[in-house]
Amino acid sequence: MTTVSIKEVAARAGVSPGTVSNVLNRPAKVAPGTRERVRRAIHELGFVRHGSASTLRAGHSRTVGLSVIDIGNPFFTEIAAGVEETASERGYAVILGNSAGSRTKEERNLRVLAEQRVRGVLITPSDQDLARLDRLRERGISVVLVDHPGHRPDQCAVAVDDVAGGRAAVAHLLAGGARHLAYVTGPLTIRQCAERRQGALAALETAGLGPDRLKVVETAAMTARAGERAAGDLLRDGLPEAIFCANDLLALGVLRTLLQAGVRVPDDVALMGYDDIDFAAASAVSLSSMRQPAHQLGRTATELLLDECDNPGTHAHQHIMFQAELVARESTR
Amino acid sequence: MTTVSIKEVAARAGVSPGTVSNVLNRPAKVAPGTRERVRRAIHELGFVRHGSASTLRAGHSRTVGLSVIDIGNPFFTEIAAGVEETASERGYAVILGNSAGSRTKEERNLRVLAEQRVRGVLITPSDQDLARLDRLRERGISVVLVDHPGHRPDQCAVAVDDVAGGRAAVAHLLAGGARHLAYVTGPLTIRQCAERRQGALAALETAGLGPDRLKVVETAAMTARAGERAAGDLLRDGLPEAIFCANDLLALGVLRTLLQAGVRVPDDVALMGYDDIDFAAASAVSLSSMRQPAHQLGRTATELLLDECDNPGTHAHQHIMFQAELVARESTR
DNA sequence: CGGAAAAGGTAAAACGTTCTACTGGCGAGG
DNA sequence: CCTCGCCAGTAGAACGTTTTACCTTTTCCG
Repeated sequence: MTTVSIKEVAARAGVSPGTVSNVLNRPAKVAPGTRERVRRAIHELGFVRHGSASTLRAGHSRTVGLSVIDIGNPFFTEIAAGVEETASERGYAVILGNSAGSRTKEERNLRVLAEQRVRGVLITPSDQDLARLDRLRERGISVVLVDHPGHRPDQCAVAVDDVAGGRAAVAHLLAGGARHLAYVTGPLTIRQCAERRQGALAALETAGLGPDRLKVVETAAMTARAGERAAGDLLRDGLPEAIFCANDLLALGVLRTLLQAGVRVPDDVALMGYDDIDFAAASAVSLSSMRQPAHQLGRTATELLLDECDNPGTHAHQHIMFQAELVARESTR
Repeated sequence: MTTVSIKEVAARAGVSPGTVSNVLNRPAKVAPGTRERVRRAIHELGFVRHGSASTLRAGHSRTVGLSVIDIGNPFFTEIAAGVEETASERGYAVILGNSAGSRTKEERNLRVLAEQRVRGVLITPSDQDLARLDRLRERGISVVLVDHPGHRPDQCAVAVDDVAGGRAAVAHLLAGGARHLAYVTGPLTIRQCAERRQGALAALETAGLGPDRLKVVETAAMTARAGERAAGDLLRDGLPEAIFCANDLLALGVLRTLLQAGVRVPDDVALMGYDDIDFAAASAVSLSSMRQPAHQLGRTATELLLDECDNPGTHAHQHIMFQAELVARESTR
């Protein structure tokens, strides 16, 4: 329980605390002999730098915040893994916040992050109101939007083109011969859901078909359970020839319910998901999906954030847009 | 970028900084009128307490560390969700570390946690060498083991009975009529893998069968891909009547490979997984599994940790052991 | 009514770093 | 030989809180 401070290291090495600090932060500034002596003292005493003291004095920490909508969704988990990996390589710690789609939880998380004086925040915003992010930036906390297109030139953003993704998915279903489709989606207030729908409609239009060909089934959550309920509705009201789901969890729920009802996939109904989580390939009927580069999303976002923190002068804000990739499997064969 | 401190709040409310601190930390100690005045000043100025300064002076932070073996595995993700939820409710931040099974990464993570002076650490240890955890505890950082049985009376631990789980799983397969079994597992140096095997052997013995009835196939990782390879080996060397997998990811990989090879599950081979992740029920043939209370594991561990931190005097260390629950689905019907 | 204790508050010293300004010493250029 | 500038290192203030010791009123109670 005895905590050893920089002073004791200094005493042991026969130097001043300032020199120890220099060894820690700017080793080049101190003569090789002294440097080694200090390093040895650090090692012998088991000294570990007090991060809070450092943060307090230096004015910035070596932590970043990560706020995701749903840590239970493998898509976000993979983003988180990419973030953790990149941050860890650079000696940064990651503080995790799960907003669970709730605005109040997101606000509480951001507050905690502000208290911790994180260097920056990576956030997949739970809604379109980004004003409170400005409050963070006023405090000198950099913000990078993840899975959200940049809407302003003064901040970085990393996203995947959801309109193009939706278009590609529905074009694929149309190419399979379907003419009446359903779109099973989470709340259309969620940008991703709305834009994928927009892309879907665009694909219909390109094929000379009207928007009435796409029946939209909106669910409260983007989970397998919600997908099951949506499929129940479709079974009751009449099945389309193809179903496009806004993510794989919904699609897996839909698939399970259809199969239990004796519907054959893809013979009776073709089915597509979105995200291409690992489990899409392993499901009852392997699921066609739109692959998003989740890990790379997390990695790129973190690199942008740390670049912004480390080179505040030269950093150029960027909006990076990845493209989703169609992965055709049994469910649309 | 102007950061407002407790002093400015004090000036605005016409009190001393000490009183503001009291409002923040022991509101009962200050008269209602003053309290309200201070609260208003805090709100008007948008004051946010500087966590590092607080930590430095108070000697302890409001953060806990979480180190998991594989954040990509839904079992651990669900633990993490339970931890995050509980910590967040109590105003604690969670610093996430992913050891990815690598000892050096785990060590690096623990070092970062020590620097951050986290209040405590929740860890699913990546191996049996727990000595470095003692080094944390010497520094006054409480440690709670997650998914690991407590081996010492001076620390808390939360786990699920893996021997009993392995026994139940194999007993179920034996009840289905199988007499020659395989156990597809990750490295047997991993405690969970070894204990489930031990339970499996116990079930065989109870049934009057020898250990030669259980062919052990050891893989390098506990992923779906490793499961695919293991299934390939089994196909080459001759299939057993039932396969027990050390986790669901392995089982999903095995399942995919078997089905592709034209093997019928459960008719030709019965299959069981472990963990009962959400996707087990949605797979090609819905997967029988042993359900572990992952969310509750995370929640309970966090509660124990925070209790230990908040009541160092009265806290009694506990070893809590949950039981896994058999969930029978199509793959063992 | 006197004295003790409680209530409400303040001033100032920490906590462990980093950073700024400064000090010697030494080699090089004029 | 003097001075300039650099190198290696030092002393001490500062960062924003919490906490301790202390002070002044007010309240309580015999």
